[in-house]
Amino acid sequence: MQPALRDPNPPLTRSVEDYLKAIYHLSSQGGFAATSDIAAMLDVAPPSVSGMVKRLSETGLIEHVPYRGVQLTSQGRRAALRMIRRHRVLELYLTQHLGYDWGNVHAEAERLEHAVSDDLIERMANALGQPQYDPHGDPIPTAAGDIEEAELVALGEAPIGTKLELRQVGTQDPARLHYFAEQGLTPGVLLTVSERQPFNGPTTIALVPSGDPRVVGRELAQLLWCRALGT
Amino acid sequence: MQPALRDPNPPLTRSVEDYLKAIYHLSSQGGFAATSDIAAMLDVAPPSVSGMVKRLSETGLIEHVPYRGVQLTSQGRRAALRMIRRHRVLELYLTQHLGYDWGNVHAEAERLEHAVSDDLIERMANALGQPQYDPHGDPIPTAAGDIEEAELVALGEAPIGTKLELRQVGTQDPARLHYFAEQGLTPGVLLTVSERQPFNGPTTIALVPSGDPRVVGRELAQLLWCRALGT
DNA sequence: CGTAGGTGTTAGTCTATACTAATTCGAGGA
DNA sequence: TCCTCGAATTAGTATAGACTAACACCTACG
Repeated sequence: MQPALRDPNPPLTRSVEDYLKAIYHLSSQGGFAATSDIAAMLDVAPPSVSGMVKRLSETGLIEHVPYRGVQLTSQGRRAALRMIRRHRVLELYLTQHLGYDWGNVHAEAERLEHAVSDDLIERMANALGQPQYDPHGDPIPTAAGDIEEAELVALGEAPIGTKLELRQVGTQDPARLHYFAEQGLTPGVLLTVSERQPFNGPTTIALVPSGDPRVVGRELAQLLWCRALGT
Repeated sequence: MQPALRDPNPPLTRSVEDYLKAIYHLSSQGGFAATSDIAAMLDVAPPSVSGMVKRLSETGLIEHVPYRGVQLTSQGRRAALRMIRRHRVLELYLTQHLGYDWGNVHAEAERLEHAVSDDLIERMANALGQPQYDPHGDPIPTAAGDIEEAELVALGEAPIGTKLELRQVGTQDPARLHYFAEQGLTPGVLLTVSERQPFNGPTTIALVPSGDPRVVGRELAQLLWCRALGT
């Protein structure tokens, strides 16, 4: 009997998948994800990140420029988008079919995304009618790995008077999500900015077509991402 | 800052949960589960079992008698039944709500049972109407940890002429499960034994009320567990 | 009643992932 | 231009869980 050979293409472990997702999110804007930011996002110590970064670049999932940061390779990006599809399909399924509210799905999906099969995800996606967005309005990558890149503007920066569609709610914090839901601020809602206080004050908006007003503080207004629909 | 204390009551890891389930199944008949049987069931080497057995008895989940085997403590039994509830609720949910067939649910449930929350399992159980049996007819433990102990007889041993209800199908092998399903032999079906060949030959049965006959080979007849319903 | 063969356990090693402590790098202010 | 300080990396260690090889225990058979 030969000594057992190592599987040359092992399934990704839980941790690896988490690192790839974190790097995807951190490098989606600027080019490189910093070690310390990855550490903060995953709640591990920076040396743990250095160690994992070494392993991931050896397997070709990321590109590492020492003291600068890391970027996903196309293979790493594909793996990250697969996890993001799983996460978002799970979140939507749990809210639509099992009565979860959008403030509580995140933790559950976070654990399940590592355990489900691709088959199960596709069955859930079919049961949901191949949805494009998760409960927070984030786009769901396709099974092929394509993701919509939307042109969105934060409510706190949006021009006054323009008609807007609320598209994404950029937080997973249950308390904030409950608050937004109470205020009727969920993806798909139409609104216009009627007034904005200077010096980082709150933004006042009106829902469309009802005209109901809402006042949204500066910090929260930065979490609500909108698509401009013209005047 | 104090040196970080170890969590005195850590969540069970994937492996620990698998060991407890295996020990539960192996010791449900006789008193002790043997090291080598546990190793075979989990597909690990015997010394791995010895190592885990030491850890599990230190944490009070099992009782170990060296060279004899192991038994669950009441705490270990509770943990095992919790996993079995998860597994069986998941299997039923996947078949009822996501179109899985009973031959393919096992592997999926095996992975998910370690990742789901108690909350999710209870939501699934509610969506299913607090079911008592999984797709194979195995009883689902309650959330409180009680499990039905049924008086069942294998079809190969059942008396001739008595009315029987097929209650459990004792295999997870997809090929056999497909075959049983084709033959209409699923939990809940009523039947009687019309004839049995001597010397370990096949059993001939008639479905009730249709009277359709089936011939079931010796080995398969040992997998079909029935409840006697009187004459 | 003693031993052979199998089952169980111990000893020692490996990998993945984490940690702390110590060290090195590099960019921005004096 | 040089130095300093925060960020990143290396060094060394720990833990869970697996493995192989070697040793110990039991029992059933001759």
